[in-house]
Amino acid sequence: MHKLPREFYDRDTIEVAKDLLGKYLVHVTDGRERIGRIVEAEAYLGPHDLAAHSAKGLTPRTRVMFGPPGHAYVYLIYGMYHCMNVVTQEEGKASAVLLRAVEPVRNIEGRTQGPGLLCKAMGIDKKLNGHDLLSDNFYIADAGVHRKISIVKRPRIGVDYAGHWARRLLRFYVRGSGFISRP
DNA sequence: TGCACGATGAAC
DNA sequence: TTCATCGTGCAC
Repeated sequence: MHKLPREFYDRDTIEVAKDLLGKYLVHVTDGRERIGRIVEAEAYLGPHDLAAHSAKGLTPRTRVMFGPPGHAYVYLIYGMYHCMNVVTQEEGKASAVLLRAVEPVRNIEGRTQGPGLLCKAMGIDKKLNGHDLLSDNFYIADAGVHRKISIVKRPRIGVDYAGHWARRLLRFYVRGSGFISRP
């Protein structure tokens, strides 16, 4: 497995979202390595994207999103679940990719379909907000072997308030995967 | 200082 | 369709 380099994240957000499918999210805690294969993700295109948190501007909460690429933006939603995002493009673009579902690969307990469950199963919480994904305990890696993946595009989930942005096809998932949050 | 509301998930 | 549950952003 090779850890993805900074340059992987410093690219167009839609490209990063699609390329993250099939990659491996790795989180090491207490010597235990949890691995999940990313099968579903959504792109959030910066302050002008009304569905993106960065549309609120630079606030304490969105600070990480406005920062450099390759860092984790983790936040609490509905007071009970965490959501894991990967910051993309250069500092200031405030763009990110939300990881919505992974396929269990190693040391994963419980379900992993849906952003909240994904974080729960992989032990991800607010303490990892701002964490560098080029670190040794929390990162995304490539298996080295590239199996061809067919990608399905859909509107993003739960962003109906975002006007025309809600209709854009910015949700991507691996066709045929049995670990998608919803069809 | 108060308050409305989620990039959700599970039950009913 | 409803509810659990709380940090964030913005109004006052």
